[in-house]
Amino acid sequence: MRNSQAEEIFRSFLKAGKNRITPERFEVLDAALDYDGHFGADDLYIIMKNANSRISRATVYKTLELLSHCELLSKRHFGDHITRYESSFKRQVHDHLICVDCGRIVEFADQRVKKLPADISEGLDFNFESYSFNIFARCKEPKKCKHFRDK
Amino acid sequence: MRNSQAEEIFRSFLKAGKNRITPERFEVLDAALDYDGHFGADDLYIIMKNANSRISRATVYKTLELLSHCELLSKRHFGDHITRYESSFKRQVHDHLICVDCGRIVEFADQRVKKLPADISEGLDFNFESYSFNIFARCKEPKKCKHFRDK
DNA sequence: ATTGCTGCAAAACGTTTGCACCTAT
DNA sequence: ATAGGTGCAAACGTTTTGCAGCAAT
Repeated sequence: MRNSQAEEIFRSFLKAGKNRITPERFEVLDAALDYDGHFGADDLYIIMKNANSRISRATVYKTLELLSHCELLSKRHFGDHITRYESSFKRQVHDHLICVDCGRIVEFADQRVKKLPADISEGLDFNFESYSFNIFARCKEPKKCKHFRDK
Repeated sequence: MRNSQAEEIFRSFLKAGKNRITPERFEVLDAALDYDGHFGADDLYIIMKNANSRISRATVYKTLELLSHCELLSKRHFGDHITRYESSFKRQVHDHLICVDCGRIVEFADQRVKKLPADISEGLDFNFESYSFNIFARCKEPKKCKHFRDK
């Protein structure tokens, strides 16, 4: 599914740098926004290949990087060695709780977290840039848990 | 340098599982506690090899895993694809600010963070296990920054 | 005696890179 | 025309694994 508003943001971002506007880049944008949840670059590559795309792995990796620079996607690290992305287009800031039993990822937005990163940065004489806050926990109701995986 | 108190904790932990007590494991413990800061498994392997140890990479990786299970070390992920460890023996809980310019890691312990992970877990009907909170920022005084690397 | 641990090398994994060809500008 | 992008395969850096011999129990 295409999203013309996101495409316009990406187009402007590409023009602003010396980046070219190519069909492949928009193909990756569309696939990424279609994905519901958190995905690794390789996941998206496989999905696109299965949908008969002629895209290359290299293009997917590079384009996801571009999309996170223009803040259409955000990059996440959940403690394994995979870089994950999720759409940040029209989404509020949030953090993640990861179930250590099944890998399920629960998003939360807690007011108390909001100002902390910038406050603490200031206190240490740094200019705040970004942060990552992950909680690892076990679901109290295992039945909610066992049959679901978002890895 | 050897630390007999930490060795005793490790020894008990090993006995409690069906793990054997071997000289190699204590060699890794000693090297890890000697390291001042955050290190990757391979860093420690190289250091030990340079000190003429006969240890193998596999043993270092596996032993660090054991040491983090018995909480003598804690495992950290700073957003690159390296698993880092640091001593948690007799150290207070803390979080990290990483300078995006030079990679310097500053530790901080902020009271406001303390109860958050367990509180939020409860609120979402999970049993809290662990958390990770990293801030990425830029040093306001670049001179403090440029000449230092802790990667 | 048994079972787990070791060192080694090879494999695995996600990711990046070099390159020849192609395409947006 | 030219700088930059693409697809492919090979290389990369970190971590894991298979295995034969070894050592703790």
